[in-house]
Amino acid sequence: MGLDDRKLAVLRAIVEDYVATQEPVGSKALVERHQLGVSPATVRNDMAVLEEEGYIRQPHTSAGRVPTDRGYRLFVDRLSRVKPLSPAERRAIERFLVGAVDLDDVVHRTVRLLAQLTRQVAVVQYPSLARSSVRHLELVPISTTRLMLVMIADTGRVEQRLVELPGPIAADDVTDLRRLVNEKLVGTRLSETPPLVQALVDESVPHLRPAMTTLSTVLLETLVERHEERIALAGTANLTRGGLLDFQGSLRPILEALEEEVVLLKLIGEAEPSTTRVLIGDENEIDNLRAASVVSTGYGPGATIVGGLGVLGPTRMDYPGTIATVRAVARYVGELLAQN
Amino acid sequence: MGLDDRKLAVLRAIVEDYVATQEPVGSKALVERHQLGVSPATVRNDMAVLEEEGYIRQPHTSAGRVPTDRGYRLFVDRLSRVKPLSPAERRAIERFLVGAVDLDDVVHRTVRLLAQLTRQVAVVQYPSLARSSVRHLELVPISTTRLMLVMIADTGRVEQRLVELPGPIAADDVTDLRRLVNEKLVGTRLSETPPLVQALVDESVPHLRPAMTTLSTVLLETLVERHEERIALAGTANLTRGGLLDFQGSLRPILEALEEEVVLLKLIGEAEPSTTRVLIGDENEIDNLRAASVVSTGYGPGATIVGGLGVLGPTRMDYPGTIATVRAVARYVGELLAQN
DNA sequence: GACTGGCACTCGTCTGTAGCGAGTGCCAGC
DNA sequence: GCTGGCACTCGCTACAGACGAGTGCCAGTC
Repeated sequence: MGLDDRKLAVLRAIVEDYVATQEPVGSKALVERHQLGVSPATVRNDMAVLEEEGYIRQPHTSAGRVPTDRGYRLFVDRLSRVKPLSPAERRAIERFLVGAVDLDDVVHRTVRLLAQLTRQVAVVQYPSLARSSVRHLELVPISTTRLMLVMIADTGRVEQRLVELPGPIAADDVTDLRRLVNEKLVGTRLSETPPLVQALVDESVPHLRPAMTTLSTVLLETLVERHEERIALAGTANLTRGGLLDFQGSLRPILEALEEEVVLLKLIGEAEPSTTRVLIGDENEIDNLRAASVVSTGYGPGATIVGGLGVLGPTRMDYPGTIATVRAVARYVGELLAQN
Repeated sequence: MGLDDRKLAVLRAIVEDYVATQEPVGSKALVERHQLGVSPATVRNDMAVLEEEGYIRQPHTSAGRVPTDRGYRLFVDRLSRVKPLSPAERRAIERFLVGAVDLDDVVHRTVRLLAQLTRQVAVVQYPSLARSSVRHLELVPISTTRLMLVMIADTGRVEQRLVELPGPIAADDVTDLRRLVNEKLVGTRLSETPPLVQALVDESVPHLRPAMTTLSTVLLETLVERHEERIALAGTANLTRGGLLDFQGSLRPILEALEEEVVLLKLIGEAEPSTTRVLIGDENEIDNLRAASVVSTGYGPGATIVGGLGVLGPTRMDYPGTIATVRAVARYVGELLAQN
């Protein structure tokens, strides 16, 4: 593992040049474009060591070197500083996000902004219901046997479900139901609701019980358990940048993976507080994405995390720039949500 | 224009073979695979005429023939019968669509179903607000100066907006507001609301007027005028089928076009009642989609149309099959909405 | 008059060869 | 430990030739 400073500098230079030019980089070009202070031959020796250690490789014998996933990993961990954003980028972010009228709008703008700034595929998870608290529950009568249940979360998310009641219900009873569920559930986290919902059913007066039972089923099944998560996606056209070299020639697996909500959630939904996660190529658990890298982070008002966002691109990506942008956007979105 | 029956049969055979094999089709192969009852030489003469008329062309001199956009157009208009769906397909549609819990779910399932059945990119427009009527308006107090406006349309669409009031409002006043807007607006088409909303403001009692004014602004601006339309998309991975031959080698323009909601709406949103629209290649107004074809139709409960849906694929597409599938799916979705 | 078999021709594709050049590994020398 | 030099590798490009699918045309047949 004896990588001295110069070898690390060589690796850094290789990564930077390859990301910039998309072409395998040779020893001669390296010394010309970077002040390494040594000759190509010396660099070649260093390269041989780097290759032996698995940080770079040659696509073919007479070509220059290309970083491996492991090489990018080392680069990200030890050789790069997060680039500060340019004032222009900061301004772009602010300009893009002010004027959002509701959560849908915020998420939409964010995902497009992120795709535009990083020139990659952007993914934004709506604030997770699991991490939201109930702000209000509304029951709107649609017909005598149908209610529209509208749940408003503190994160701004609004979900609605149709509730098909077992029998007709009087307007007063709807009012009672509304009062009861709000008294019991407002302010609680959705992940903590199941026992409370059960209690609501158990404690309800007999003539409300059938309606309450149905209501609780809908609440639990569709809001707490089932596809509670939503995802926004933008920038798929960016996959076609860099010709067909990235992603080893086929966008197929990538596009397929991006169609699966489950996959996307896995990518960006497991954010730990205030960390930016970088998954490079093979580190990715999803087979279809073994040729791609993902940079993701959590966001939320203040220090709490309510959802994740990130970008996906070729392993040959500008990590420092991307990481900076992802973080900055996440921070701005957090602030926006906090104002709410 | 003297295209006799045999020439038309030749054109049909060329289209069918080319769609199936994706390779230019020659005279010899044609007579082998279709019962034309004549020799290759005769077919060649017919082909020469068809080429002169602009229905087919040769990619290069020593290759077979390929249909032109004009050829596909003739094929669609006069040479093909809409294929009846297989029982398996019918079953797939039914199975896929039952069990949808709400509109979001219906649209989501529909778009995926359509992508899967046609093996192309599917687009489904949510029921247009412009063609919806107001079923109910709900005002939920979020804080003393904030209301959540929830609009439920008869098509099942639910939209919510945050209303930032000019000053604090009492609970009773919210109740009054709610009653007033519902009295006035329930049952009206959204496209007809502007004068009614104005009347609401004009007629409201003085102490409610500021709140009503703000409310009306939100109603008009965000629900009636601005991005009232929503779109769901699926199956982009299908663009990569057929290698890079379709779409003349680059998915870029297609993917870019698919990211623009406006473009998608234009594609499928202009449906006339009960017609299936087929746009082939160059007939497309959007430059980025000149290499693609679009099959779209309207859907809605009963005879009314509330939105559009369709698919996008290479000009080399199975038109009869695609048209049949698009129609069938639209019909099923309409029935589903009618039950609501 | 319409169809057919035959034939010469075109031209894209494939294969093989040769030259070029970028890049390397190694080695002797400083 | 670094450097300059040198032989070597090998992908890329260009070019030539063989091949073959497919065509257009024409003379002959029904």
